[in-house]
Amino acid sequence: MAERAGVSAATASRALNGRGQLADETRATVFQAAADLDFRPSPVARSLRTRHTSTVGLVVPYVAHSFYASLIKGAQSYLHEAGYRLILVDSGVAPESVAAGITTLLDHQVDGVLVSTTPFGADRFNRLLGAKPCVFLDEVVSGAGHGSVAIENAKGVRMLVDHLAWHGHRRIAFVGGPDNNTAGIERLAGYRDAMEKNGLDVPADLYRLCDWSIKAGFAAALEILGGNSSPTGIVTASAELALGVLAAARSRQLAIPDDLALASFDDRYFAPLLQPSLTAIAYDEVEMGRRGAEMLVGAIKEPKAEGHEMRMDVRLVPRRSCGCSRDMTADLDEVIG
Amino acid sequence: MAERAGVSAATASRALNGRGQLADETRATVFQAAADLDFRPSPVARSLRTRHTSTVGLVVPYVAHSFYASLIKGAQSYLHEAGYRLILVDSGVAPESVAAGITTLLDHQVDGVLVSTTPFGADRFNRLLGAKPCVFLDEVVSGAGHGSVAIENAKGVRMLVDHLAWHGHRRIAFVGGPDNNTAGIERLAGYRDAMEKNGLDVPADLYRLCDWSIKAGFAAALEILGGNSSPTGIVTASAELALGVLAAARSRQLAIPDDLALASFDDRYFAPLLQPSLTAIAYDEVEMGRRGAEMLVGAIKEPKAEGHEMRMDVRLVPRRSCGCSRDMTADLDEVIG
DNA sequence: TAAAGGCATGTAATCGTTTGCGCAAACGAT
DNA sequence: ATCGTTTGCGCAAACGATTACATGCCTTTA
Repeated sequence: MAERAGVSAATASRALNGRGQLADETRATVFQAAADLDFRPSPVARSLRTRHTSTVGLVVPYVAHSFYASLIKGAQSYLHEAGYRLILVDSGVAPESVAAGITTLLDHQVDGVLVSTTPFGADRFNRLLGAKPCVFLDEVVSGAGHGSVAIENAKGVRMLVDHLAWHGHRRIAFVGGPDNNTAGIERLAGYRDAMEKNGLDVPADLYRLCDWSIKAGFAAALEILGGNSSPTGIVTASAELALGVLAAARSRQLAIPDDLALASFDDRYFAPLLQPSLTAIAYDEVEMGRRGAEMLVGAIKEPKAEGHEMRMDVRLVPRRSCGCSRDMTADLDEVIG
Repeated sequence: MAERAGVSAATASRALNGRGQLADETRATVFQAAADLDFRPSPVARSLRTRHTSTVGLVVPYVAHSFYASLIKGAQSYLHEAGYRLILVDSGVAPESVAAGITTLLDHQVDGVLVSTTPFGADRFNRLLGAKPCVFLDEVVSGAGHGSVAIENAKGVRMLVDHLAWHGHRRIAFVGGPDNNTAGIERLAGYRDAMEKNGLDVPADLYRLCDWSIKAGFAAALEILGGNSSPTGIVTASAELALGVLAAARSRQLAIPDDLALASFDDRYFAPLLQPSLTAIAYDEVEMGRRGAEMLVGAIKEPKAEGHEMRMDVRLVPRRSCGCSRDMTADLDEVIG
């Protein structure tokens, strides 16, 4: 302890934390001594006493996926600035392992939790969390009283559909994600909504839902293309699904965009380099993680406030897969910025 | 506390931890009570007493990059199984922030540290770390006495060069990363080595080193292509650099592989879907993270042992950018597995 | 001058575990 | 019956901070 310095025990604590009233001189002495000894208070002792840890947990279903990686980056970045540490849990999507992950975090006395996969409902979350602050990322769980940061999912898909419709397409297919999560549900809803608003029919073989993988997107696209709805355009609910569609089009010798126009949610850095470059919905994943962390820290400091539901805006990046005529140098310029 | 149960104070501790000698009956009583009360020992109190936390820190320069994200996944996965928590620090590459990140982790009494960016040498690391176990990921720091898990960098580049040479190329260019890190240095060395073994000259305008971005790769490729070495093949030290080269080739209307063969380090999931599909060096990033974590936990449990330097093997995935003739369905099969 | 109040600091309890030490009972051997 | 030796468990001291309370000094005020 730094008490060899001036003379004190708990006074050091007051000085270092600026709590209570201290003589300026004493404070200075303590600071000096702390510096001399390179004294660093033990966070774990402090946590034991104060019952908070300046640590938050983040639960993601799959760390290595670029979307979650970006979320993590944003969250970590804000948390670092705000003086919090980030404990990461990679839980998969199984309810039990998500629950276990949250429990572990709670045991470790995190001050709050960021959750980006919700395999069960508000009631179980609340039972798990007790009064611990929580913010959902990319999910919204109604009735839980917690905040959330999600994407303008429906709007994004509407923009895609509208864009293809603007290009003159009337049979616009959709490959969506599973409907057991917010993004999947809302993106499908956006599709239905946009089709209706454009006065277009949605026969059953014009769309498919599948899991978020390239492979599943491929299979779904084959089914749609093999049906008798013969779409001229196709919208996908994620970049992976778009790659699956791309592969399917190639395997069936369909030229994009001439035989089939393609437009997709999620803008990845390689999108301008695909052939053709991929028209996509962009949004700021990193900022999204940051906002979530910000909201969580707010909830930690102001536990009473009801969390609110924030949405990240989306923007259409028209490239060539939708049929827009675009100079190749425009694609390249994006990449070499 | 669970002492309302049977009767005990510290006995509960012994029972729960299987330490000391306890009557079977007492042990059972304690377990029963613990279960009844859903008792969970406080990790922070435990840590305060035992001076270890079952927590390790991971320092990466850029969380959102797919490579580091995969490393994180692997590490987290092993650590979870082994009963450790992962605290993530996204430090960038600035020496001071890396040092600060490590210091924070140490303050938090992590039991060990995984470090994947090394902007300073062994001496400073050792000063920072004291006796704390540490394993380097994707870097090897000689003379630090710590273990490391890196990629067979030189071998990978040699395979790429050899492959292009096998295709008949003699003027094989190289776009490398910066030489202030292990991967950058070793990949360049691999290039020189392979060129020499193939009896090929390496004039100064046949290669460029630049940072790891697409943009830099683009610029470097333009310089090389604008020089008078007129390469017919080009090897890049990373996937991003390859994308830069791809963009450069397009902007100069060079057909790949006919005008310029391309082969690259790093195999990304979209590589088979590029046009042409990208010949690449693959290795298991996730496994790499896992091995690193494994090695670290070993070092935590056996602090005396000298860490050793492990290498992840690499494998060449020939596709079309190098000039291999390959059916398109082979590319698709990879993707839809 | 004495009472009162404010200021600066020290004392000690506390957070929830682990663990060295010691005591008591049970056991075994002579 | 006596004397070790186990065996089982409680006591209390840590671990390193924070903080309610007490204390003593100094100033102010009547």
